[in-house]
Amino acid sequence: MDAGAVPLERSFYRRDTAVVAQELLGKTIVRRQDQQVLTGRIVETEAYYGDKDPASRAYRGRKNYNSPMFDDPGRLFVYMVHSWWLLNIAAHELGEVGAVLIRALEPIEGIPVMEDNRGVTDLHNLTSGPGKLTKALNVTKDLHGLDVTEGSAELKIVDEGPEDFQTATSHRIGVTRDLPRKLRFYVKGNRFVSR
DNA sequence: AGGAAGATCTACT
DNA sequence: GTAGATCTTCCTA
Repeated sequence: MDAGAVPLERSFYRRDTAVVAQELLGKTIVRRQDQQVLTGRIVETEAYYGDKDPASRAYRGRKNYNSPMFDDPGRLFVYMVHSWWLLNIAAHELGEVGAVLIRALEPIEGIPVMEDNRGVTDLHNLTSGPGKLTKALNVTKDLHGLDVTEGSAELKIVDEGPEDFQTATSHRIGVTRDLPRKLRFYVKGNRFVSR
């Protein structure tokens, strides 16, 4: 993977949140950590909306910490649950509110560095969950608000990966008050999906 | 100022 | 299958 690869442009994220969540499957996350390049394929995502979505962090309106969900798409929204950072990308149509949670990756490059970040060596346990992948890629609040459409960004998303794969949907995981719509998307049969 | 909840993970059984 | 760790944000006083 070329570290200078061109990221997806902002117009990609300026669409309905669930559409973006589905189309992010198969794309590649490129993370620069010092001189190393860590890459992984997105194999599982979830869509979260605004004031109509009780499970969303934006449900109770704009706050300081969730402001990227309200602002221009293509920026990172990073927040913590039970001492694990969770990685989201703001994605919504103009005037709407929403973000896509990255739930699982298939590790491609820089696996030894990810193992070091995680403190585990089992490949299938490295990035197969939303809290696991942030630790593997060294994602913390430092990246909150980062514009992933910038070619020079420390973390970006590029349009590289397989074209030919099947996707499936289900209800979101760990959500107590879910919407009737199925808002989780994953690559069918991929071993790195969280469950 | 303090308590409770949560889009999780690991380590048990 | 379930308990416990651990921390940020929110809610109430």
